[in-house]
Amino acid sequence: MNILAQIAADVATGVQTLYGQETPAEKVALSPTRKEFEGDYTVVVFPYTKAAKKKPVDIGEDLGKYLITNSTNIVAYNVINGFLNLSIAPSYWTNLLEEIAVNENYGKKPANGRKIMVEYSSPNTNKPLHLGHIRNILLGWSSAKIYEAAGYEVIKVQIVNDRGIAICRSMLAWERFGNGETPESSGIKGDHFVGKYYVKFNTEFVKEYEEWQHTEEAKSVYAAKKKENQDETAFFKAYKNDYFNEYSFLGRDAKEMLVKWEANDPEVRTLWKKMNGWVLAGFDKTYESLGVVFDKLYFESDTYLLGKELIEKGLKEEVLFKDGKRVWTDLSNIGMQQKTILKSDGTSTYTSQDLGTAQMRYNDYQAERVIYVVGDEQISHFQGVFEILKRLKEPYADGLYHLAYGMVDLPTGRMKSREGTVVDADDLVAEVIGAAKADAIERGEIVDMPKAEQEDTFRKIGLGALKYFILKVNSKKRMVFNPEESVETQGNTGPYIQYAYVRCSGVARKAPEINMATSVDYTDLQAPEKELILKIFQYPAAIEDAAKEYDPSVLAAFSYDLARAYNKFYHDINILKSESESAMAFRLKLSAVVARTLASSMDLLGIEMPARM
RNA sequence: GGUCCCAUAGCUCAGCUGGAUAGAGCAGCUCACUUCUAAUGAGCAGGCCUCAGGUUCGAAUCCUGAUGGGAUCACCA
Repeated sequence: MNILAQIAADVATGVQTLYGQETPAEKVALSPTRKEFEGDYTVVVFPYTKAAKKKPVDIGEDLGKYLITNSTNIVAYNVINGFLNLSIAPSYWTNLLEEIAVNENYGKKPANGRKIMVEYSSPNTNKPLHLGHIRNILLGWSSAKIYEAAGYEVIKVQIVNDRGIAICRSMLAWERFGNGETPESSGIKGDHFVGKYYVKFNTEFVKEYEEWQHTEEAKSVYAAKKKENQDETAFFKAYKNDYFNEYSFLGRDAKEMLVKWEANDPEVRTLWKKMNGWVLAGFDKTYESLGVVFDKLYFESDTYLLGKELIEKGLKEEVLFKDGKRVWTDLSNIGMQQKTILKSDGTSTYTSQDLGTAQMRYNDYQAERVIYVVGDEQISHFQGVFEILKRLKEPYADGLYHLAYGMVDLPTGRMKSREGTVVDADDLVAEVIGAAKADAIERGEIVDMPKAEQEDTFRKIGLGALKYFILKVNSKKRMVFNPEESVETQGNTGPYIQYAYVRCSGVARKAPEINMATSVDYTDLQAPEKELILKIFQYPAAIEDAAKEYDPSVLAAFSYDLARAYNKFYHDINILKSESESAMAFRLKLSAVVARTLASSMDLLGIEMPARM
């Protein structure tokens, strides 16, 4: 039992013996004492006024006295209004540090034999990854790390959306305008290369559309279908999709290609494989630069027809209904309307795919929980899918969770591909590393390092800045990504935390070796030292919280607070000039534990620590 | 129209199951480097926690309603 649970339990029995009021220990209001008061933890005594029939101050006195004699580590108390401030024996904190020092896995839970699957990234194979994907990827990776730290076996998967009309557009454009160009021949990274043809298709399509607007056919369509008071420009702007489906030659050809793809046409399939191969190779490089990996890739081209069994079962159990070939269900109980699962031509939908994929993955891994890291614009979709699986009484249905994160906006507003404001993932990574490099060179602190090591340090700092900037924001909130602030290294930033770590390393380099297992006789605990131990003490709870809330930002905040406490300590107390040998040994040990804890908590965010910077 | 999310300092964000005078960072103004790396530390200034009710000894936090912003409710993925 840790000290907090101990105090809570003692307060509970104290209230029971003093006033005869039954109080569960979990209900005891216990919080860290505010800085301006004397003490470590504070008990709020207002809740006991009724049973005690006394003033809060008197209750505080009663309980304070009771705890001094009946609770092990409490050495002093004071009462202010309804607040009982308790001081814990310094030896408790120094002993705690000794314990933590010899625990390499401090904060992490032992393996519990349970399995969680995290699905993240899930890109389309028609264009490169962008800033939105980066938030997704960082959240997915961090969640996976957090669950591992919480004792779970985590399977990281990605579902690659590699089929459909979008990829056919790129294919068509490449076939028609590519002249056999390849990523190799052009020197363009595969995903960007294919993206280029996706854009090419679009510009050609727009050209075609504009020409068509001057034809007699277009005029008669406008006359027949325009809404009241709708001028030509507005009409044709709104009509674009219909044009693609009904009149466009390029649209017709792209759709034809999709039909051929579905019919397994060898030529189309070969081209498709070639271009997807280029894209996937490009994605791999991006993932590598971000330091993330996957255990298993699912491809939509393999899964899009799944779900038939579940649908059969649903029809039999009258969870799903049939109209001709169309299969649907009613979701009004969760605030939605009818959901189509198979279209009236009998073909699959996103919903049927997701039903089938859920089942397939359960068959593959039997994970008790699956976390889908997907943007919050798909909240309703997943509510629908999960609801249907619940109605089908699938054993895994209750373990499905949609980690819905908010959009990433720029200071100028939303990213819009049409306006070219989408921030490319590879560009961004290169930029943050470049900025870190410029900073570091100007500071000149690591110029003596071997070149390769320097580059590695720039990379760690740049990515540290970027990742922390994104992960420090609560995942479910929409966030503003300011490119200038994302490369900042001062204040509440990744590099600030890395710098605290670098200070720890610097001290360790210049000090005599210490043995973490040798206990130190030090009792004159200074305020900044106690502050640090208190902070370190909160690490396990931070991990638990982050796991429970599906929220890495908890660990970002923890890391920052710990770094801040260390910087304060470092500033106030010169470790290498300590007043005694034992004081120095204690501080070196404290410093080493801080370093380890910072590295550990940042690792859960996917951020690496440089040794120097 | 239905459902859901968000609203805290000029800006970007924290505020755990309700608890003391609402916190950080950035930007602004001061101060501290012959010191274990100043990518640091200390200070000043900056708030009707969107609004109105309610519950409570006590509300930024819980409930209801309003306002503003966003998402979604497809035989798209």
